[in-house]
Amino acid sequence: MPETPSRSKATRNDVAALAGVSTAVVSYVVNNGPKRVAEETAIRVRQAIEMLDYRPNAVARSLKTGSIKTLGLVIPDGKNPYFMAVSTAVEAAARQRGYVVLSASSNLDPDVESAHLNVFEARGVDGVLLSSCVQGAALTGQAIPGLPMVFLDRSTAAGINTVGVESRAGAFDAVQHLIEHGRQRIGLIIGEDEYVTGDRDRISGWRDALGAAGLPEGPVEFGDFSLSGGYSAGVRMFARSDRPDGLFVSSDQQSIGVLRAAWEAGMRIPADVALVSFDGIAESAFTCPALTTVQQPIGQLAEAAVDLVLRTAQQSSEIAHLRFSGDLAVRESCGCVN
Amino acid sequence: MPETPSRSKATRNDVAALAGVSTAVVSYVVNNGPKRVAEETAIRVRQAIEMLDYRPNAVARSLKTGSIKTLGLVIPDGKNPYFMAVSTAVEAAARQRGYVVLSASSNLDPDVESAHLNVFEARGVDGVLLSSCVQGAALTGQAIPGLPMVFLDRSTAAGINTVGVESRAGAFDAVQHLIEHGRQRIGLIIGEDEYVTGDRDRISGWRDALGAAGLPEGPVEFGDFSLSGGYSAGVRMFARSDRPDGLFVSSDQQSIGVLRAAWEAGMRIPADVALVSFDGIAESAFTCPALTTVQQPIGQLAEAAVDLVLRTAQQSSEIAHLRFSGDLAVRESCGCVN
DNA sequence: ATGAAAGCGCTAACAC
DNA sequence: GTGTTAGCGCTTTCAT
Repeated sequence: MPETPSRSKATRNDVAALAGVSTAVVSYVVNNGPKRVAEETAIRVRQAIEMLDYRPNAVARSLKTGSIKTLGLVIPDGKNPYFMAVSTAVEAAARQRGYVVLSASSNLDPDVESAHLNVFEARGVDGVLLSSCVQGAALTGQAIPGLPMVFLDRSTAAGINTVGVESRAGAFDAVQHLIEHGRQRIGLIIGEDEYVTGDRDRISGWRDALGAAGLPEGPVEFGDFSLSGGYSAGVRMFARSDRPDGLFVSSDQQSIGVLRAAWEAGMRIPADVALVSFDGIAESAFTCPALTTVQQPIGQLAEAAVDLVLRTAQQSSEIAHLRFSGDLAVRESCGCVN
Repeated sequence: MPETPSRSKATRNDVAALAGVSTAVVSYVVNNGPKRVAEETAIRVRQAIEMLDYRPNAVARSLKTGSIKTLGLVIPDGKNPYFMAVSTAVEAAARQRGYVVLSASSNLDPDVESAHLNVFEARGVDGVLLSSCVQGAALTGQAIPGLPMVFLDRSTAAGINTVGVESRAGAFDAVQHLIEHGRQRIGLIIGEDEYVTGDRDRISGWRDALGAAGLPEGPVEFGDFSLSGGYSAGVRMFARSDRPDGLFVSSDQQSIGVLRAAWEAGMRIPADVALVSFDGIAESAFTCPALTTVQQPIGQLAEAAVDLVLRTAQQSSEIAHLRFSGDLAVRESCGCVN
């Protein structure tokens, strides 16, 4: 009959004592090395571990080894399904490599973002994945010396690791698809900051596709990357006198809001205005109509990002800019299906 | 002109040396105690900290103090906006109290769930919040001796801390609202048993409201708590010969799928069938029609849960079962607005 | 094959 | 007011 496990946590000392060996030996069997242990002894140790319900303390271990097998992740908006998907994918990739992830949302506040980064650093994370809410020069300012870091979903920037999608190409394809449907006045709904600052790839894609087809630029409305941001931009867009017959929206989350705005305005999608968006979140397949959208390869992005931080953590020399391309998932909002 | 900060991380020893004081004093100024330090000395120390860009190592600290100011959270489905909202709220509540949260999704796999729990335990988290994917007796099995833990969104269970919503009351109100709209055949779309215990209560609420009004139980279809789960349940529901004229759906995420199924079936909501659901996720206000739903007080839940684990971590005696009530957010899917 | 012991970076008595 | 020092739980070199 097993003893009642002691109330307080057993330490490696207790195990050593019970098994009648030194603490070093316990270490060897727990870690399967670096020294070999006689099978007999190992068995005694394992029994002691079992009896005491001993669980190694990873924190203490990390103090010695320097790695706590933890990655930090900060996303700009914990309520956007796209970033949830990123989180999930990053967690999975990390888990597969024996890491766990500490994650946090900055809610679009740069100060919160850097506070998170500092907390992670203090916790001794092995590296950080950052989908920042700041841009351009400020971005580099978020870096913490000595902390391996990769930026998610940002344009190439000097001196820092980045992984992201080929936004320009994706946007180009999306708009081209609209053009193939014969749409002539193709508008744009996009995040304000994206327009104003750095990452203008989605805009270039839209503009270039139009240019390539000899079409003029349609109306543009801004709204943040949220349901309500898309909704209000949509309301404004559909109230315009130069209402478009095609629309490229910079994210699915916004598109859901746009769909709602269209519904309220009595605008039929895709009959009156065909719509294509970006991201490929799960909900894009369940809207009415379902969204034709540029599907981001989130799994690939996450794996690449995790591999990259981990590599950086080992030999911090390399700086990489990884880009993956998204495919257009053709559904109903573009007019392909009725 | 400031020195170039050293490449390798500065430790408390370096600071002490630079400031010409002992490590204890550095500790005192960093932690603002427990001893007082002469203002002059403190200034020297702070300058040294600044110069060396010294950042205290929270891990080493926790080895001494026993607390690493970290909470663990495991949710069953990282892709459900409801759980994302829970995550976000828990993070916020924890942050406010000086804690960060390590979070993970079990993706409905009990083994993954307990693996996460073990990893958290080994990381020395101060407590865990668990929205489990297992039920009943198995639930208690997930507990780790000595690890403060509170279950989220679970029915009262013996011996364990829980915080959740008044599901039965919420469901009752929802169904009653449908009845007030004159609906007579009120169906139910709900999760398969294994997912959420809240189910039981949601079912009772539906049944009781019907009973109270002297109405018979309408058709029931099962689907998991996802977009596609709701979608397929909806497809089946609308294909039935005893199609309902009112529908209570156990979560907003499912409702979005149901809306899609209705749309495909040419069923008008609320004209043909009025719908009320549960959760109050952000997207429920942007569907077409917008969802009338029982709004969960997620912020309250999160705060209560965090407070409860923290309290448990201090004196592990108390066992509490906290329940909060949700309010019906009346929108369009019930027929109140046209 | 095993053990002794020196820390990892930090805290907090306990001296002075 | 400040310094010394003994660990927290673990890993690992260097003996034996």
